Amino acid sequence: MKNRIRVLRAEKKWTQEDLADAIGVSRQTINAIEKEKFDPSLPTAFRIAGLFERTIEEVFQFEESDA
Amino acid sequence: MKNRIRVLRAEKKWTQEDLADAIGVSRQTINAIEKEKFDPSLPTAFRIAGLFERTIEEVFQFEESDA
DNA sequence: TTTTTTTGTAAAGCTTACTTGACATTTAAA
DNA sequence: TTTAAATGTCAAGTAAGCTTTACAAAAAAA
Repeated sequence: MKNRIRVLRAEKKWTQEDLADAIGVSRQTINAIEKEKFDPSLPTAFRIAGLFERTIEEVFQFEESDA
Repeated sequence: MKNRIRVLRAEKKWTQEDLADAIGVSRQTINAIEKEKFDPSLPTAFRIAGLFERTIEEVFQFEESDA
């Protein structure tokens, strides 16, 4: 699973912590998702997409090689 | 999190097991997701939506009351 | 109605999403 | 260049997604 969080976050000039606080997860979680260490849960994905006013598909790109 | 899996599955006349096999999860997992006992992971949500040729937003409806 | 298929559900176990806390490294600001 | 802010990462713990096995209940087919 790829994602465009880092780019979208930069556009808004938000820190990882800003984003984390806005959606109610830890800063480490945002860092891990951005660095693609693991995939977010579906609710977390919805919250991230919602905050950026994008669809999930615009933020996350599924690849068949995903777990 | 609400979802329209049961309806979409009925349209295709697939059993829970058909769907489970098609996306590579257990029948119990499909049953639990349909009955909203838990949310699917993001990869599982992508696979379900993809199989029905719908966006994630068309299949799953996020509600702020979600965990 | 009897049989078969489908769905519902539970327990125990494994994996992964996510947490807090801590500390090192990189980047930006003073 | 010194300081502060932002990012990267690790360890240990909790919670949730998902598995297999098993069996009961409901629905559909014979």
